Amino acid sequence: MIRELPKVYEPQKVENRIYEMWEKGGYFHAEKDVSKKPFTIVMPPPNVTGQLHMGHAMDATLQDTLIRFKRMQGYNALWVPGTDHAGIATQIKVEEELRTKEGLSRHDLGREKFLDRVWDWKHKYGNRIVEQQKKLGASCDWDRARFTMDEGCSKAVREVFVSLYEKGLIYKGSRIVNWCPHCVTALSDAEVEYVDKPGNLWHLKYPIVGEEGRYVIVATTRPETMLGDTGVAVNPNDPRYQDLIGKKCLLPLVDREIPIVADEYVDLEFGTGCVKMTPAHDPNDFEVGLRHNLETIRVLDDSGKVNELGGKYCGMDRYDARKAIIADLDSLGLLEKIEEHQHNVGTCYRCSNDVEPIISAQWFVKMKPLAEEAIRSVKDGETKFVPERFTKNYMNWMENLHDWCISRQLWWGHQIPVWYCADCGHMTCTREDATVCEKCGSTHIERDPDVLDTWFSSALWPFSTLGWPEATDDLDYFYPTDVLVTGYDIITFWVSRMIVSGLEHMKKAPFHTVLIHGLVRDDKGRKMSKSLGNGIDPLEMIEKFGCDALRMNMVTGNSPGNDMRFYVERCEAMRNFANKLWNASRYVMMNLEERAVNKLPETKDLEIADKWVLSKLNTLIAEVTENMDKYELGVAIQKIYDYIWDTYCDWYIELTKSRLYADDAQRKQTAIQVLVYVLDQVLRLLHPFMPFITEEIWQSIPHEGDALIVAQWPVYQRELAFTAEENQMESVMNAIRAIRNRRTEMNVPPSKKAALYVYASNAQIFKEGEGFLQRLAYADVVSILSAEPENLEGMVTVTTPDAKLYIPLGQLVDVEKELARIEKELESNRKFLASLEAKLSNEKFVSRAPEAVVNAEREKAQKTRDLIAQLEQSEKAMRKL
RNA sequence: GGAGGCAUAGCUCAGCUGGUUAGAGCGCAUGCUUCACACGCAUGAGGUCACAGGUUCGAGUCCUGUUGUCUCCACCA
Repeated sequence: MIRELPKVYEPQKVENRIYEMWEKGGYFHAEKDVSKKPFTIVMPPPNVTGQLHMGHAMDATLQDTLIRFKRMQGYNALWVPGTDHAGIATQIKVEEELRTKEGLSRHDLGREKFLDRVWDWKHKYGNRIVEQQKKLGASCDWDRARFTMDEGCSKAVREVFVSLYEKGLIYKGSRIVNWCPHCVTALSDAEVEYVDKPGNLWHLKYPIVGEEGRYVIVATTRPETMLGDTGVAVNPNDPRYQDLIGKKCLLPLVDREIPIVADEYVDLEFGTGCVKMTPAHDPNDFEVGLRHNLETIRVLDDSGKVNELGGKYCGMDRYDARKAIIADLDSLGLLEKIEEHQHNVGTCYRCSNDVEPIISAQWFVKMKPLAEEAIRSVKDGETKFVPERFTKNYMNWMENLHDWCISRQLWWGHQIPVWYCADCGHMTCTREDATVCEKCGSTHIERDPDVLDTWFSSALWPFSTLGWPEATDDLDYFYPTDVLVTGYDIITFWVSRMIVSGLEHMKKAPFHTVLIHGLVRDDKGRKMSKSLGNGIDPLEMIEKFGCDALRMNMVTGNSPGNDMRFYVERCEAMRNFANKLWNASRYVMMNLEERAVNKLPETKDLEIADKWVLSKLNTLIAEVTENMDKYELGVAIQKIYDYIWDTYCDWYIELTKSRLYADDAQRKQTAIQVLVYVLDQVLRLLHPFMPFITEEIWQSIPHEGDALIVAQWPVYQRELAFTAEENQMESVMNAIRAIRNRRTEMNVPPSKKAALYVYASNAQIFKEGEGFLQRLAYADVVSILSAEPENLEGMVTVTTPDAKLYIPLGQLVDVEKELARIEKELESNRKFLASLEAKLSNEKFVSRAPEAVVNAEREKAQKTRDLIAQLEQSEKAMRKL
């Protein structure tokens, strides 16, 4: 049982072995078990193409900590892992490889062969992120690992699509969509990121038909779209342009006559008050176009080049076309002026290229009816956001939803289950692949080539992973899940859509709590990103400082929802903490007898220090459990950290030394049993945060059960609350601290021992604490006095509220300095007392404040009075010298 | 344009539903080869809790406003 332990903890030698032990032990696996309450978390599936980054480390740490906590509390804890096929990201990656290695495009291969390549790629690299998550100590049920394109998930997607189609909630329509010319696909609103960019406002002159020399001047930020203009709009209330309404102007370069219409949409204040209308390339223009029956002429193709409707500009890239058009208009004298103009440009969240609004036939989900229930559910508290402020975020999004564009012009993804009939034009949408048109029976049908938005399948994750649409036992038992942990950046993408889907298809919200965390930033507060090259690799940190240290870094000193900066120094600090714990354990183990047991001694054998440490442990257990229940992990771990380092290591271990190195076998046995017991308990409390080192140590101390990972979470025990002893111990500790302070002030090294005389109203406490004073206050002899000493010649006095301590230090004592110090202490205490007395003499305070508060203040005042009295006596005695 | 966060020690941040003489880590200063640990021990310095009002017996904590800063959403061509 007792192992030789190295002086320094070496996580690299421990972590893999421990993780294997857990996996082999099957501790991560959960099965339906009606005798236990389930606690379920579904992991936000990382991209299969992904490389582990700090965001994952944050995500995984929080989830694993919660799961381990609940597992120890006796819940049937299930953490469902998996990966996301990540449509665009993955396809781009494979295309890139194809291009660089073989010089081929996906079109050279064709759809089927290309998809084979992506699957190959997935099989080759898809497990990498899983292996990396294991390095984080993630206690997921790997047996249940899912993939958003596996058979079950595909079935779920199909079912959802078809059923929503049947309900009329999915439709196909020609709408303005966000189009990424680089990725060559449509995007949803959520996938567009707006970036403030400097640009220009070009003022263009369109000649009025039939009125030689008269123009309308329109202002635009995207002049190239003028090729598709089919009208000019002014505000109906604009006095400047009343006579123009109904007239026509001639679109330059294209020579098309287009109408001038009046529409409220036009802002009188902005630009010239005349707006060119390009219904095919602007969502607002599209709306206006509908109202006024304007033609829709699309002039850009899918890759952002001007198409054949753009006349001589055909084939030019949108930005080249812009230059050419401006130059041509200028030479025609139709460029009025160019203004600088800052504006928000939509960019693709994947490739960051400018998004082009383009009219296009796409598939949409009608969100309004679905959102209603999702709003109600959160309003009613069926799902709560932690911290609560993110509810507003969610609501804001939900209440302003446009229909969700779900089709993507990609190959990698769930292909839309709709077949078009070449004969009758009917759309067949079915759960089984169609072979004939369901309307006319024709076999001339062709499947829609597009795939679904990746988030369409992620939205089903909480139930698709549990077997839906089959009515499985798992689904029945584990759904709804409990907590969803994720960053605030994907509330709209993912969380909101899961809530919508859960309510629609399962009739129950998918989880009761959404725990939101912030972003991990670099030490300067910048986002970690590939382009900046400021990312820190979690695996490197694990290699250097150990997984436990990294995990601690993620949870300490930050509160839910707030961004955190990543400091390598904090990893170092946490590694030091691990080492501290390691060495405390070494101390305990070195002192273990062969017959050592992990059992609390009988209460009668407990000494003051034992009761003190146990009582404080008891409080710790209650508080930490409460903090954990409220998801205040940062607060919880701080308390555990402080208890271990301060209470257990710096004090309790020191307090046991006089017993461990003495001869009394009984007392020694008691001390060692308490040491082991408390260590065992704190290892349990710490385990969810630092799973590896705690398991490693726990395995080496006397224990019952197979593994700490499944050990019982500590509970508060009323019979271990020793309030009186706690206070008594604190008095002695105060004396020790005061003495150390005095000695340091006087530059007396610890090696210079001196006698110590103690005079205290409650001498018994100090009698019991004699050994502590001797060892920790560097005394060679401790004498408890029954009366104050007469002569203070050569004495240093140390005063605490309940004791006066005298140290004979001979010539080292400078009476003047002593007096000055006492004066200073007196002054600050008198001030403090005055403030307390002012408070206590305040009628309103005494009558209105809760009794406990008033009593606490009274107690404080009494203690301060005592201290002042003591100091005054010392002062008097000193003055005699 | 709308919404929200943050502003506390030199740095990075905790501080739950108002009651501590305001805390931690790192950094800093001084001392220590104390038989678990120098990835350590001991002691200490350092804060008018952004500013101005208000509510309250009592405000770092609640309310209002101001300033600075960051973020999200919407988007005017």
